[in-house]
Amino acid sequence: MPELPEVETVRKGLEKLVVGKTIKEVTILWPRIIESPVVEIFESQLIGQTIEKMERRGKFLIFKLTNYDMISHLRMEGKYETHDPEDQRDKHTHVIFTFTDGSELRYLDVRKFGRMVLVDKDQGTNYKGILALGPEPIPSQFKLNEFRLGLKKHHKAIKPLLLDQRLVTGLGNIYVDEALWEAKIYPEQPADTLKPKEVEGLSYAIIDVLGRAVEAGGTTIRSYLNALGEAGTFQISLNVYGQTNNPCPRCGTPIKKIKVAQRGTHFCPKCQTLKVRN
DNA sequence: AATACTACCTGCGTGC
DNA sequence: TGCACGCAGGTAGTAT
Repeated sequence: MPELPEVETVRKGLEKLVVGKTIKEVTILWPRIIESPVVEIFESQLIGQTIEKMERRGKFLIFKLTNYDMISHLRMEGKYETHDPEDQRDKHTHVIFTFTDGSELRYLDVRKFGRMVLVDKDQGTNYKGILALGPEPIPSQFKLNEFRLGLKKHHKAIKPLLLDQRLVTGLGNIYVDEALWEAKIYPEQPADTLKPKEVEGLSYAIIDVLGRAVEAGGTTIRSYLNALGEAGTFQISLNVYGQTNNPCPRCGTPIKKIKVAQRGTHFCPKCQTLKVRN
């Protein structure tokens, strides 16, 4: 479910709900969720740790603990919920953190793709998955010139390149389609064939779309995102994602859906056309 | 080195 | 109703 705006919404929710709480017990019901260290050590090291702060880098959540960083990636369907111990346990609950105040934080994940990693204090940013990330999609970090140079190094389609998180982090299948629509770029346009004006427009669109989605608390479709409670509202602002056959908000042409790098891809066949260059 | 493909999982909608 | 199949907000590992 989550791309950057949804993960940021979850981070804010956790900040309100679990910062200051101390872990008394950890129960792991699906061990593969824990990438490292081995589950027994993961559990024992967490006992007695207080959650001091909630951070985020790209789509990774970082729980800043007394003596460790706990990194959590929700992948497709991971989510966190707070509960009382007597609440009925959903079948997709895989990890339970019990706090000293008696409350619980539960990690649920229908497809079990999510992962957690425990590393030494303040070493979250040195975790390999986080080291590989490009800049956050904000003007102070996402620099046009570096983006242009990065795009020039690849001839592959722009959409899968943006999904791979190395040139900029945070986009997923929804927001990449939205950003490409906003920038009027065809999803299979080779990255190294974009003109400077297009690169600039794309850079702006990425920052704009993700920023607006963060403000909206993310997008809620099929799986009710719940940053510990509420759904996001960005779904009402989607221009192409999930809008197959609906009119393009700019020109009225029916939105088309194709497959690009095995992902469903929505675009306007009139506003976004392949430009033959080189 | 860059790119393409597959594995990891479950549930839901569709069509026969 | 049952069943096969494709699809779903993502990466990480492997092959070419």
